[in-house]
Amino acid sequence: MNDVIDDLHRRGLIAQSTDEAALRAHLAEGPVAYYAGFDPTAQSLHVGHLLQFMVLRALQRAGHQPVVLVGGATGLIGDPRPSSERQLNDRETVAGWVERIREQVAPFLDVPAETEGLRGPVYVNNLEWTAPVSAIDFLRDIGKHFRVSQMLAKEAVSARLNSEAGISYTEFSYQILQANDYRELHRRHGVTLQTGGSDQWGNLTAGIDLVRRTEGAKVHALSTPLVTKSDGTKFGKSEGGAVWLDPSLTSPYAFFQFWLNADDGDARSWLPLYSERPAEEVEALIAESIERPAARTAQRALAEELTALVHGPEQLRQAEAAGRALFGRDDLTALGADTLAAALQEAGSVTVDGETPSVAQLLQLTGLVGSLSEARRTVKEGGAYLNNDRVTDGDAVPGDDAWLAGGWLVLRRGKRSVAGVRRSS
RNA sequence: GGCGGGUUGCCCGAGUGGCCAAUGGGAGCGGACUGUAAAUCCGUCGGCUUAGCCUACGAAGGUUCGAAUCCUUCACCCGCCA
Repeated sequence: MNDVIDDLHRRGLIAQSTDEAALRAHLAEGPVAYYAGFDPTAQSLHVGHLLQFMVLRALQRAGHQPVVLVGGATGLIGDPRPSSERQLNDRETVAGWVERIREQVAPFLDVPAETEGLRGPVYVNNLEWTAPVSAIDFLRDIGKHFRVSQMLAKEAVSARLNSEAGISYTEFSYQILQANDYRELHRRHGVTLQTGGSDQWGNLTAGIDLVRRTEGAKVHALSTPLVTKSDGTKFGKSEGGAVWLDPSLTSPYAFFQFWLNADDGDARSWLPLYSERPAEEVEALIAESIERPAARTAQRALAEELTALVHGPEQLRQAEAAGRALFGRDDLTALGADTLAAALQEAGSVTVDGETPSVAQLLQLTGLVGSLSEARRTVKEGGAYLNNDRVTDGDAVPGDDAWLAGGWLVLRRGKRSVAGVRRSS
């Protein structure tokens, strides 16, 4: 049987690990309960979280027991970001996000009833055991086990202490909450492994220390590397900002395009991380990508595999078809109404009735630009296209002959932002 | 608690009474070149009913014909001292 740790290494999913030989032996002994936490700091998870699921899935496939924690409590505090203090979100908001994120996690780990040998996830919310703790209990029963010197030494804290932003006592305490989660899950579910991003290493080890000190048990942690881009910018952003997993925030089409547009080098380095194909296949795809970069096999493989994983095979099919239709740059009048409708609905569209707005207004309505000023600017820069023809006058109104099959206009900004306008009636 | 420094557009950072919607860099966006890459070059980069107007330089007041720039109070951050 293949060793999970070997596989994780091969894929480059391990940045840091506690005593690896011990962890390997532990995993070999039998099913291990392991967990990863997701804090509700937004209404949806985003592509940055995807890597955590790749690790959780790998361990699950090896027969271990996943425990997924949604941080209803820690989300109310916020872990220290390197740059600045977080704005606290109110309780109802966070509670709502907990629900949404909990649902979002399901497709990654839930196992169909007929699947043999795999364990479905246990879902927990740390608010359950954190909320009832009084300040006195917290300080006496939990706080006593933490040394301030060690807490200060954590990178997340020291970076902030040395920054202009400083750090509040609230965020300083975050590591204690997360450490306590590990202890609770160890007690409640026998969890002995926590996984997380490399930026969480300090929090992971805080938990290990607490469990050892109070439970006398040796537990483990694994961290994933930071996913980087060759141009040095942050991974996971696209034109519109973060790439969300929620289809109402980032359409499956946009999600697919995000991966398809990756830099060659990036796509090759990301493929092993995200692909669950056998090692040989991944290598073959990378070789192909080096040989014929224009074919973008690595980008395509990432886009296909991840869109299917996050949004399902049907959404993948539609996202692909939409891309083909819209980027064909062929005569759009040749497209049938069905193809056009499907493609534009994927890309995003608006419906207008009554008097047709000007091109500039349509650009704004579709969200292709943020304001009318920006629309005018875009036209001036030569970056606005109606049905693949460059627009020269933003105030012009599309004539009757502009409408394509099924009552559609295809609006494009720059090379790859496309949206549809549909005429009602 | 005392003293000093700071808070400028997405970010960094100039600007110390009118020439400031605010120098410069980065990010973003558009164009050219390509492969719906990268690099490079060029342009653009608050909003609007766009030769004009409105809103903006931590918040609120004030001085002035006129304030990002001066004064007062408040909030927050940083440093030194206690």
